[in-house]
Amino acid sequence: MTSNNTVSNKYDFKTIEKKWQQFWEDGEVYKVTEDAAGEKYYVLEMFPYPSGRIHMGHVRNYSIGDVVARYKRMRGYNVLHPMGWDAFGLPAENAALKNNSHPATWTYANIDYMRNQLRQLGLSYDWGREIATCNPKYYRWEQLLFIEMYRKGLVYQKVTTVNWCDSCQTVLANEQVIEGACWRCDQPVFPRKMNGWFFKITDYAEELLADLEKLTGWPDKVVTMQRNWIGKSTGLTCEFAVEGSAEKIAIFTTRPDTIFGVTFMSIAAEHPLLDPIIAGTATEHEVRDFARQIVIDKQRRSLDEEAEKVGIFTGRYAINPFNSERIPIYVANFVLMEYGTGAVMAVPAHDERDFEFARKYNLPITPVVIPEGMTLDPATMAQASTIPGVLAGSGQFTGMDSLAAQAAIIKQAEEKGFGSAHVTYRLRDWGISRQRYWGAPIPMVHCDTCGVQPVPEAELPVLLPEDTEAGSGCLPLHQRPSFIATTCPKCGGAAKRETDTMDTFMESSWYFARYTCPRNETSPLDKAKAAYWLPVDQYIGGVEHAILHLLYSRFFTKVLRDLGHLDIDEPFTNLLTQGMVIKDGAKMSKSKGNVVDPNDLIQEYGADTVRLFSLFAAPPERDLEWSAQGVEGSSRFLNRVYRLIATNRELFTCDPAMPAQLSEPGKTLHRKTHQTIKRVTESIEQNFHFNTAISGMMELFNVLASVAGENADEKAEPAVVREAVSILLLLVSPMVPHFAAEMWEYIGNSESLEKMPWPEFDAEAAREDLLTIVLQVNGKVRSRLQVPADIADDDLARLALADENTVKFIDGKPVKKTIVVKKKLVNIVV
RNA sequence: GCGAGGGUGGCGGAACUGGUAGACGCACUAGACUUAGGAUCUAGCGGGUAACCGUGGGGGUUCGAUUCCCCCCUCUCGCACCA
Repeated sequence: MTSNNTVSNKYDFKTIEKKWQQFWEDGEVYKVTEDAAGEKYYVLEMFPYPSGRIHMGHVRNYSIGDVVARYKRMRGYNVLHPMGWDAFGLPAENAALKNNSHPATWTYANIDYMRNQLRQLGLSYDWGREIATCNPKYYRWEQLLFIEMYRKGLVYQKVTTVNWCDSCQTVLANEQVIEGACWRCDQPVFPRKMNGWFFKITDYAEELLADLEKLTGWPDKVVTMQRNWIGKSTGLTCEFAVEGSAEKIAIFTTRPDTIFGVTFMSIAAEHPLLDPIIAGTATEHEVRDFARQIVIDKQRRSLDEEAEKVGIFTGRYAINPFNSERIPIYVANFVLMEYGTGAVMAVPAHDERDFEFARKYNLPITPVVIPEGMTLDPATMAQASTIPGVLAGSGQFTGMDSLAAQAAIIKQAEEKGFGSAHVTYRLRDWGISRQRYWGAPIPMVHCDTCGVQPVPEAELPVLLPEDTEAGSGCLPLHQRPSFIATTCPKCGGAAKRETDTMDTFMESSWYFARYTCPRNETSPLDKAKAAYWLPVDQYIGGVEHAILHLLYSRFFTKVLRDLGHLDIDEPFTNLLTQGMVIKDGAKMSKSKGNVVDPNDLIQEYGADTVRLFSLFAAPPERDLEWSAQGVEGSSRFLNRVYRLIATNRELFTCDPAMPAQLSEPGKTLHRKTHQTIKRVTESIEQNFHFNTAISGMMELFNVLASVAGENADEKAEPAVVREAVSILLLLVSPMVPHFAAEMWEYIGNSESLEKMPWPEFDAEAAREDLLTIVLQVNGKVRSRLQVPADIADDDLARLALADENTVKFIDGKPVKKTIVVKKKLVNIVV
């Protein structure tokens, strides 16, 4: 390629960016295949929902990912870097209603617009692998996976109390409820009974928990959040007989050591044994009404407010199997039916909630675990005691250490047959049913004679109806008779299609795997290709997905493995959770009116400047405060580099061979160049701290300008300048790819920049031969000394003691000690 | 309440295993060039006249602490009656 540039002193980013985007696209420069040379590296950014236009959060996310991709390519890796669209979801329906169009129309138009925006950012994606999850060619495989999971017993239907968002008219997963409000529209969420489809994610609870250990490349914070979310508890389940009834009520406790301190039992208002045990008691109706009221109150209450503890005596007693003690059974509003067994043995002396309840209803408090050196008086205790101690009043276990007693008590329960060791998880099964239009239809059929049947694989995909019945593009499927009517795949009789669609978290739970073989027509995954590329080496996205998306993706990976589609246990080896982009200290939002539109910035400064600033202003994991003036600074930097190169073109036609002897400025620049390679490489390798990498490059440029620019006093040799500029361009190229490519060509390189390897660091060149040593007296900096780098400690100490300033501060006092730190300082203690 | 992560100039942020606190950038000040300059270049830029004081506050370890230990304050995020 010959340089056809005319010299211009103006950095014309518009022309430059367009030119290189075209060049990359025409040459399919970022297309990858499995057979290329080099070790594979899969870098992935969380794909966007096609909401209309990209925002600064996307710009930041994708800029970070692109630097990683470009850097790894220069390092010789065969890099997979794909992009796609998380394209199903409610906003499309809302928009379609508003514009009287169709969700598909709206979605695809958004995708086209946003794809163009991403192209303008110069992101190095293999666009040939683009996925839109609303495309039947994608969701047909998801439907197949659903059926495979169904056959494996990982899918079931049940009636449950679900989280219902009235404004979105849909069911939400627990994870989609944020402080009692819908994660999407922020409206209050209410419980409602509904039949729905569930994935048995709890079957994988133990593995999901255990494998967190393997995720050493994940932020601790995310691992901890997942661990807490799964919420494993070990303890005892134990059955309590009900006096005067054949029923037995099972409880779960993590504190079996306190079982002799049980003074009552609390059960959930929805407990299935409530009705049977109260039948025939004098207070039956009263209790039933009370329980009903608890359920109603719970529904009315938004999920984030905690109600005052209330309860009512059922009129029945349970028998503690350990000491045969008779304890009253209460219905209490704070007992959750969804967790454990829905019944709790109450030990007010050692549990805060039970204590509060016991005080309120005047129930006895019996301390049985006495912490060392303490006495617990039920009459005066102000709160429950939850620390370990020695057992008291606990029959044969009295005197035992409370931790040891836990095992001993479980053992006895097992021997006597009324209880056993038990593990409970906080994690619930994943409800995936959504009563919407714009989602992947669940591929099942309901037949009156054959029951529920999966759609035969040959008939997949179950397509979303595209017709607009009654003039609406987004009637939920259950309101579309022509969709519902079908025949039973088993008996051929009239049957009804399932009308629920799948939670959109389904699509995002396996898209990363589909990118390895996005056009595969015969199965969800091409095993060989998936095996080559997976797992994702570096995943990058917002921390808001720390639980939902990342947990579901881990679950799906294990399911795909067990279905034989994959051979890995975990999808993402390394995870980077980038911080938010904020403005004036707050998250950008329309309501606050502090939104910065990437389009405007790209128009005004160009993509490279925008990328550069978003990488420079903060390390990736921290929040980034957007600053219009800061953007100016980044723009200025690129302009300076441009001008230096444009006005010194003759330097780049020189002989690149280094002279044997360099002038002082030449040496300085040469040294700084190699020090910068080291620094930038380390900043990227260690923790992706591009902010410090960029400041390093700015320092290099400052030195460069001082020995090569128009204002340079003493000039460095052309070959040194040439080297410095070349290396600077290589180092910045992952951040500002158009700019670097243009300058690279401009200084006369015939091979395009994308093909160049990352520069090698020359330790010899980087070595300082003079060091500045700090001289301290009593730990305070008093002077500095220029010494040869290879000076001996003795000589250095001698020089330090002779230094004019140190002598002044030693002030004739006796020197007690002299500490010499190699290459750094000398501290004289007097 | 529980868990995690932060508090460094006017601002964003640097500082490797304890060793020059404030790199780099922004803002600001002065000067140069200029009809002009929100362009560009040069210089300065934590506080204090100074000795000195300075990394949220208070103790401690050390020749030496933003860094390690203890106590406290504060901010952000996550979970929140999970038995």
